[in-house]
Amino acid sequence: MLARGFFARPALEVAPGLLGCVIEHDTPDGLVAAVLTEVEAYEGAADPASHAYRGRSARNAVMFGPAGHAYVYFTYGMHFCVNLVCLPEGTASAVLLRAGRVIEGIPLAARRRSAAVRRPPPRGDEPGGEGPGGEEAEQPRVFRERDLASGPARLCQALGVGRALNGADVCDPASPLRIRSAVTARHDGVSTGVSTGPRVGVSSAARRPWRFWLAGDPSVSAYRAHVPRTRRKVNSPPDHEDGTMLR
DNA sequence: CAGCTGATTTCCT
DNA sequence: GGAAATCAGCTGG
Repeated sequence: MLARGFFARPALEVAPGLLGCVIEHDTPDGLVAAVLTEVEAYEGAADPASHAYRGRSARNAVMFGPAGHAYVYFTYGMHFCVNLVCLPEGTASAVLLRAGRVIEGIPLAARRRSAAVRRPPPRGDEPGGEGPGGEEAEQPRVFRERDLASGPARLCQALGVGRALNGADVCDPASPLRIRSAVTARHDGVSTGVSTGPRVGVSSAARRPWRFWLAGDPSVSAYRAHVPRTRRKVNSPPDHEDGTMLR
């Protein structure tokens, strides 16, 4: 386990130290564990790209709490992403977990990813939860191993992380969501070191090289510069009296 | 393979 | 009202 002191430091120091560590989520369905291969550091008031840049809100409150807790947020009306909070209580800072390599519970992770592809859960607290009762035995999609958790939302899907885990203490051995240190982690030795670069999908402060990944790991997502999209106009002029707009 | 698009909540201006 | 720490499906080269 990683101690709380590990997280009670600036995110820029914590982030590279998380690479190679193992995050695991234990549920009644089973355990899924993944080696972290890609992370990004976010500060607070000094970082325009941070959710905490403009102060506290209902969503980002956990970022202002004690270190070593999970900040789970919902984005694009679709996806969950998970951060680990850094610095002591009162200071907002966190590391976004962007990708991992699943090393335990691969079949369960694949089932969750398949279910998420077919039916995203906008309001569900636990995405892809295969609860008892009413579960159709569909053929799970086949994933390349490196695609199971290659992206912040995919990682959450594979681990079964949703809103319910917001605030979970990853330093508590009794927590369903916890993190093992790189020392005790089985490391398959794919990578040769740590690389850094700009954060993905970030428009402000885009030049800060606050993204860290294990060099050469296939689960690391390719860098994409942020491109703001102008929303397409939804309606077209009613060309007939019968305006059957479906929304 | 690059590029575009829909889905759709949360927060901010 | 618009953009966002995204992803998957589809199109065209």
